[in-house]
Amino acid sequence: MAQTKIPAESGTVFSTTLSRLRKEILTGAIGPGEKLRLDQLRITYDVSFSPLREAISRLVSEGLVLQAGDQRGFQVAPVSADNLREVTLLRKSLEVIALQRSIQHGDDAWETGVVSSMHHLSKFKSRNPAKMDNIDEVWENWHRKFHTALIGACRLPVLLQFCDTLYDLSDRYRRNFIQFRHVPRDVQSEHSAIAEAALNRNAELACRLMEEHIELTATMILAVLPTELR
Amino acid sequence: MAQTKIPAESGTVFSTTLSRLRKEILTGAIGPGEKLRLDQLRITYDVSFSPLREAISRLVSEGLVLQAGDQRGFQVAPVSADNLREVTLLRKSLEVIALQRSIQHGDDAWETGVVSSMHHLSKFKSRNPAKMDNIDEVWENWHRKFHTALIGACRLPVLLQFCDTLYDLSDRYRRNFIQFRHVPRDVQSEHSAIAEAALNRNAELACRLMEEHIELTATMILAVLPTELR
DNA sequence: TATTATAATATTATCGATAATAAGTAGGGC
DNA sequence: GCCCTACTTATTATCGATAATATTATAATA
Repeated sequence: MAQTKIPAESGTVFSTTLSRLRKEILTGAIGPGEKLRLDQLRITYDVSFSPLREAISRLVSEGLVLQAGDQRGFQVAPVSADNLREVTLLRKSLEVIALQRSIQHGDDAWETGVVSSMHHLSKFKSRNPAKMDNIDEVWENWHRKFHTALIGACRLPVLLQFCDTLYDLSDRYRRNFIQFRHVPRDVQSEHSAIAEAALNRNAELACRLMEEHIELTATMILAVLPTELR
Repeated sequence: MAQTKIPAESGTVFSTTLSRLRKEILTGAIGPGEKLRLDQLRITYDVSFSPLREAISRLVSEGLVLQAGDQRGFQVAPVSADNLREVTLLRKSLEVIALQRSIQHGDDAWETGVVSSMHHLSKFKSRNPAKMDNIDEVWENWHRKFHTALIGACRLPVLLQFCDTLYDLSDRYRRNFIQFRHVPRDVQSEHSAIAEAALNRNAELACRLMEEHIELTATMILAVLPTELR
């Protein structure tokens, strides 16, 4: 009884391949513009063409991969200042809509989610003061969870999908280029300020802070983007 | 032209299957909520699993198809008033951004595209006065081209992709439910008003008219949506 | 009859192989 | 030496078959 089928975290070959590919692209393990050699990927991932192509197909509609042309395979989307500016503009526009509605509709579960992810983010910081380099998978996970939690109560699933996609697109820039940053920054206080405003149901303030937060990250990345990409 | 989605209309089995499937879903030939039986589709389309699944996978990220769950196949996304309201909200928000920038950056080619598609739309009307039922593929094509042309000069390819997706999502409602409309409406003048404002570089007016245009369509559909979907 | 267990069927997800196409290379004419 | 063409290799797109899983039908038990 109650043999409640646990959705098997393993999942299908397709979904694990999708996650793996996405992660490798976001982290830069497969670099911008790089060609995706199907046969090689098929071997290294130990999967067959079908789920591999299906995964790539998803990444194409996410914008992380481009179709080079008929019969010409795929390549990781190149990076450029223009692209980063666009993604930033869209993230600001859309996350603000989502945040505003989320603050409006958020219930207890929403508050809990915000507080919880916020807590984990700060705990991580104090625990690993030396590792406050953003390049850290645990922090990355909580950072994403935090942003997701904030807008999660907006009741607009399509919008959430868009925000998720845009997060990925901008995340790649941060993960690949933030290591070269020179200006120090207290991301932690930015986050807690946003969370506080949201929990106080101060939509206007929360949205403004969120826009600034997104914009600031982009500005810092743009400042260190290799010149040939501008 | 901002040809964001279809790689090559002739091209691969995959792309033709994708177009075909999308069209059948948009027109309602495969109805909302309907299960996609892979084996049956494979036979009727005379293709094998690989390109079929790849096509379906794209439609999943577009939001027209849902993954029912691991090993449980796919189904056409159901329709609902909430979903239509969301899609409408997002279309208004995003197309306005795109239109504003398009008006700002539009060059000669852009003007030509707007005038041309506008012309085709009106020509169609006068040619087939009896057929001014929106359910007509030729008109549908020009209608889409018109909307695409208007925002095509915004220089924000990701945004254009989103708009394209949202157009599809709302298009399905129009194609499936507009036949039951009761209030007559002069869509033609709405279109020409938008085009005129855009070509006059009156961004504010054009955007306002565009919002009203999108909203009006949604309102009319909502008015005739079967009650069980509200 | 209702309920569970078991078998039969249907459907999906994945694989390995083949066909189609592009990219690369060497040879021949100018 | 350079360009064009035929040929070889590399890579992709597609297929048909198989394995994994879900769904339905049937039987057995209480």
